[in-house]
Amino acid sequence: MASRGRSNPLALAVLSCLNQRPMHPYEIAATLREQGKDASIKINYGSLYTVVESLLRRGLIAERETVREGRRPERTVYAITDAGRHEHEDWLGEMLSRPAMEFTQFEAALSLMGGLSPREVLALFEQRRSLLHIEISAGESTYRVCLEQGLPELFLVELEYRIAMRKAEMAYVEDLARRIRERTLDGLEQWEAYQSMMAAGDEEGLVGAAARMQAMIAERAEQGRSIEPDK
Amino acid sequence: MASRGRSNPLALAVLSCLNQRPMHPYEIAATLREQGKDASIKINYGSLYTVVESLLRRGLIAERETVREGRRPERTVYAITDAGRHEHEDWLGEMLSRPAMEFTQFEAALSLMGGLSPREVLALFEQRRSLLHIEISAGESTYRVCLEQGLPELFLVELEYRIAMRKAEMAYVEDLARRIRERTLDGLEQWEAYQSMMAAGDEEGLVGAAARMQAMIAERAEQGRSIEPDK
DNA sequence: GGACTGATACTCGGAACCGAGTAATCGGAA
DNA sequence: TTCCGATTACTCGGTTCCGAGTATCAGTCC
Repeated sequence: MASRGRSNPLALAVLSCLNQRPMHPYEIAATLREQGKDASIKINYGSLYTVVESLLRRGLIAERETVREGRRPERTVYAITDAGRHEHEDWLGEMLSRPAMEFTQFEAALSLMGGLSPREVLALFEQRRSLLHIEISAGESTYRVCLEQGLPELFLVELEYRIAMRKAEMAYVEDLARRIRERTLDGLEQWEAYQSMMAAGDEEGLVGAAARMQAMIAERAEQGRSIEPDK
Repeated sequence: MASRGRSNPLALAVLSCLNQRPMHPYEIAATLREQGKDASIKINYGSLYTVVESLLRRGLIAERETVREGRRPERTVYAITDAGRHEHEDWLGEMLSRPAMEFTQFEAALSLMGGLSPREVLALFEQRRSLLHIEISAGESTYRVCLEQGLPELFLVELEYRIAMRKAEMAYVEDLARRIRERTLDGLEQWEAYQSMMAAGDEEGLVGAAARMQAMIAERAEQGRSIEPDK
């Protein structure tokens, strides 16, 4: 079966490393960690070796040499091939230029939010707000310290981006919380009614309410479908 | 081995569905799609059945009945258990309140951006900007149409969130592109120097440059490590 | 009435993921 | 000297993911 190919960004990171010089897998991992890339790319030994295996099968890297020092496990050094260099450029280009369809935990949670009561949700948002604040502060402090130590901004773009996204998330959460608190969020009554039926164990009402909501949402889906971004 | 438990949000969506009424797997998938949840949660038949299997093993759902109509494949109807209701509430609460450590494609790409030349990157950002613009417009248009058709805002929060995040991403990309174009991004010279060595095939220079950069970044990693958010 | 289309309801096997486990070496302190 | 913990360098086997494939049935168009 056709391999999933460009699924795991760790494979791109491996290509990127080998584009600098030949290395053995463990060294790749160490280098990536050294450069702090592990904050942006999930590095896991299990995955690393499967990914290297897969790059090898696809002819994007090749075995350079296999060394054995003493009785330690042998290290296989890999080098990037021409095909690999091409794939690296092409894949990285795609990742930079095309917004990918990604499924974040929080978006999923928002879409299922109706399963809790507005009061609970409000409290949870308050927690999130505070945790986001901590993360943003920590990020900004790291950023400042790095600059002071003379690290060029260029090497901090991922961090800048992450901070920017967290700030945007925080702004959204604050706004949504405000709308719930001030009762200006349209649909809040239905939500509360549904929740109290839930609490009362009113099965009849529940099924009815669920059906009504579903009917409303179905129409939305209809609309959304046509405009959804490509795979 | 302990199962990964709360990894796949599809499992939460299944619990959420069964919290409304008992259903069989295919019906769950159909319901979720009907409600447009598939825009926020990856629904895949293969995964659906493994996820149901896993919920069953963990005692969060139970078989209600197994029906066979005619000679069609039999449908197993599942119902949520008390443990399942508890897990649903707890898990959803966690997802709403705690920002998860997520690895996005674009953040990974930014951290590897140095592998392409500034000029290329600028062109790629231009493409991204345009694609983001299209997505944002499409999203906003869906949003407006849904509201006009009387769908309460409440059911559109995931969409609002997604649009907000895309807008923030766009703002970041525009800013970064501007800094490269106006040559105010610190480190740009090093980047260009590295790229021209690359193009000239200057192995000596490359290794040296890579080593120097690595040394700089290593310090950053040191800083960052201590402040990184929890697992 | 038969052929086709689209929905229903899964099944299957291979790929990918994951992180604990292993086993050797090295540097330093007691 | 010897013991300890850290580092090096993977290996292993279970879990999860995935999407093409299969088989049935309900309409519907000619």
